[in-house]
Amino acid sequence: MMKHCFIIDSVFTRLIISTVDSMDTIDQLIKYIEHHVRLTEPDKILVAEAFQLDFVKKRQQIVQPGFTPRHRNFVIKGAFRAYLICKEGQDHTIQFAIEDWWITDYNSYIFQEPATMFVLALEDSQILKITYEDEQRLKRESKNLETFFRIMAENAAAHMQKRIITNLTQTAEKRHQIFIEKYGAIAQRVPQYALASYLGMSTEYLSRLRNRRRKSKKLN
Amino acid sequence: MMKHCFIIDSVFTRLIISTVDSMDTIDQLIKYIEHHVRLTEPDKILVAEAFQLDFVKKRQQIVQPGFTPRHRNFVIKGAFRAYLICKEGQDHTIQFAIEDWWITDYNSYIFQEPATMFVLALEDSQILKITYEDEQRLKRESKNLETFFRIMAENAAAHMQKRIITNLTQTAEKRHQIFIEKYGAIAQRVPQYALASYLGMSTEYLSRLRNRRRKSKKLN
DNA sequence: CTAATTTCTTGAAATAGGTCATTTTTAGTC
DNA sequence: GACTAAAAATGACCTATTTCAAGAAATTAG
Repeated sequence: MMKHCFIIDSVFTRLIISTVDSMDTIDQLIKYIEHHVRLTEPDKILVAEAFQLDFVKKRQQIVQPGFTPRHRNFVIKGAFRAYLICKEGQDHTIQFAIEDWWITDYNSYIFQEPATMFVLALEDSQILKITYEDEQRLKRESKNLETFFRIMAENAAAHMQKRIITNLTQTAEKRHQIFIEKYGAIAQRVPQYALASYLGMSTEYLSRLRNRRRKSKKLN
Repeated sequence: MMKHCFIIDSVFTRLIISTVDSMDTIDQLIKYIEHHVRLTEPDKILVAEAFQLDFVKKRQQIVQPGFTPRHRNFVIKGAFRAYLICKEGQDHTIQFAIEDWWITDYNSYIFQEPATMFVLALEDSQILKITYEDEQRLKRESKNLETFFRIMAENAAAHMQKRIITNLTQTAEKRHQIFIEKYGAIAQRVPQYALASYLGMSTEYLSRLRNRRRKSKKLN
């Protein structure tokens, strides 16, 4: 049922998207920015000129360990996953991003250092990307945009703090439940092993949790 | 050896601090800000007028659950701990702050909502505090200060992301080791149960880890 | 449409780390 | 400096979650 609705919605979105051009995607971004700060006409021109539309095929990487991430990316359409692979070979998901979210290797981008993560498209996607230098210029030339990026950073920090608290205070089962409640739409779209590693548990254990859930739901 | 150096340093700092007045503490803050952005004379006046010096006795709380945190606090001298107590009664440390760090209940302050955490002085301390409204005014009236707070938020986000990664990828023992290496000075100053809860482990387990360490060091 | 690869599930055995109860140590306080 | 309260250490037992192994299901590629 849920799944069905999702598919319809997804196809619908795709139909809309396929008819738009680069200008409309900028409108999507500007609308997003204006949700947070007021923009003057010159501000909007700055934005329109600095961001570039890019099409990313499923499985394509836009950030790789060792290379300094040159862009901050705004997802117009599609889904991404930022993850790292630790010495022991395990894969840890640091962030997901779908429509209207930003993604990159945050630390490496901010400090312009070589990335430690991969950022990978989980679906055929479209992003609006801005280079580090252009972002600096935007902030320099527009107070409103400086404010906008301040708010983005605050939101990111707030979000991560919540995640730290959840990880610190909740059991694996509760963490999963909370994620589903808050980001059900994302849970539907990403592979389960990626979700497990985001939530800090093994794939097998998440599988078991889902099963338990299914069974207890059937009983009700 | 390390410990000895630390004590000397601490006494030294205390001697300096005890002779300073409110103006000098503002200088400490301005010096800190100028480490990140350039300030004009009017900027400095804005800062000097917006921040207020406050003395906080050990064990005194500056943020309590249920009350919206009115201030962002810069630690001039002393140490603080932000923590929350979950339903099951366990206490979880979210953040420590010593000299030249900021502390408050971040999420609640940013969104001006009732706090969920306590912020408690671990030592007799001095802070420079600014109200939410004054902070907004500073950012409105000075581009440099808007930039400064953007950088603070970025740093906070970067720091928390690193913590998420460590929690996700490392064992309890490794997390402890990494903390000691990076924040040895803090580890010396805070109670062990607070450190354990910051690192996401039980007091007893941290105690065992420290013992294991001590023993393996003796052998070398 | 089929083969190949990837993802997901399930079971059994192992373990990192937690809990509870008690003792020892440390730090405040009169 | 003795008295009290808080923090840290220690031992015994326990459990949430991991790991390993192997099969089933689902995607992807040809």
